[in-house]
Amino acid sequence: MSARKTDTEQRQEQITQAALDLINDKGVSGLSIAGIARRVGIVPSALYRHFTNKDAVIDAVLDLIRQRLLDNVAHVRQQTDVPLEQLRLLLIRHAFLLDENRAIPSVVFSEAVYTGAPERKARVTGIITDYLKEIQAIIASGQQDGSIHKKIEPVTAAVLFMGMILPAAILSNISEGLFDIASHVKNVWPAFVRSVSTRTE
Amino acid sequence: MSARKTDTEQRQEQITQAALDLINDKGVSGLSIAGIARRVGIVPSALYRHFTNKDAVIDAVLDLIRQRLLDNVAHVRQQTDVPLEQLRLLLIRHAFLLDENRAIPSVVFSEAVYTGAPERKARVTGIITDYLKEIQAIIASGQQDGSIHKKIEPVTAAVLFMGMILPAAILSNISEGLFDIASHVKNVWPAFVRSVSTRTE
DNA sequence: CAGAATTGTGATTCACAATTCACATTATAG
DNA sequence: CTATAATGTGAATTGTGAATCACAATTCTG
Repeated sequence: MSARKTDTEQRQEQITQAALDLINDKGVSGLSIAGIARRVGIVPSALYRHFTNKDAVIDAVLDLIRQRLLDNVAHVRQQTDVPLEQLRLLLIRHAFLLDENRAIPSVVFSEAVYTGAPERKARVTGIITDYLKEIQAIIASGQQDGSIHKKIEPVTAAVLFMGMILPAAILSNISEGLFDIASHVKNVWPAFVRSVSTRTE
Repeated sequence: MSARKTDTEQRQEQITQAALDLINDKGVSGLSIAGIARRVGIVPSALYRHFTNKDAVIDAVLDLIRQRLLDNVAHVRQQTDVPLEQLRLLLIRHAFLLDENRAIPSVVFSEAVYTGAPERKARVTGIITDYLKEIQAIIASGQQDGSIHKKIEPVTAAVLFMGMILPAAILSNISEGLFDIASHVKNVWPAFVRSVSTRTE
């Protein structure tokens, strides 16, 4: 009854992913070393071969989240050059990501952040602000090509952009899917366009 | 070294408020019976004279939150009859509330919800949907008097309304106030108006 | 004021989770 | 194939927090 040996790099990935999954299922407070180990198929103490402690695991999860968020941005940039279209695609992707991973709002929020060291808080802040910066950049480029009017500040628009999804993601998670994110996204997008676009239909 | 005796009703209020404060300071995971008791000035075991267990305390906190949210709605209704103005005032109040009480997003989010019984989740869902219903009602009345166009569904507009503040509140909390909620609210409100109002300036 | 009810206290139990450690097993270099 | 490093295991340690309980202090009632 011994797990197959696997080199640290792979195990670290498995552990990080398992931790994220576990948070999705049980929230941050349900994240235990034992729970992670069980999912990976090793014994709790074995986990310490690959991470120094629980905090290190959480840090890895944060890195994973940052990566997922920024990957979405990179992806939509590759799909089109039209800023408003980039935003629309990003909205869909972002909604999907939050819908699948309630861990993201959950982690980003509170517990893990304030329990751990103060650097933890800075780390989370960094993830969010970096992501926001990307969105701001898209908006700024829309303002340059004239498709987005300049009355609105990029920061404001970017935060509003997140606001289209965050509450929806919460509602969806909490209501056990009674609230449908996909249809909300479809409905809210035109409203967002009205509020930022120069195009008056 | 004994605390003055206080009747259960008052103690319950003190305890609930202390719990809310504690969550504001340390997040939901930092909420402990010992911590609450210390703030109230009694010994941990004494708390069980007034609440059957920790879950009951959390339920009381949830009730308090619901009350604060709905009070805001009642208040703005009293101030004006103009739907858009009601929304603007509510936005300001809501922003202030979330800014002061990071406990609200924190609690509403995850931990307490999923750790406890399944009814807990329903309770939180109830709070949010009740609050949303109030906002929807304001929006619907705006549609009736013609100030808000009917292209947008009340639910969508209501969720977007929350979206104006929620991410801002998070940013403010996380960034240690570097992100200023008040100015965000000022900037985002015109955008919201553009997206829902019939008035074309 | 006496006695009952209420509220407060400290010690204690219980469960649970993080971490460590000595030892076992497996992989891998030479 | 064997020595050595890397990985896995189970038991033990430690810490923490919720909850209980017998007893003490206090309020309140008549």
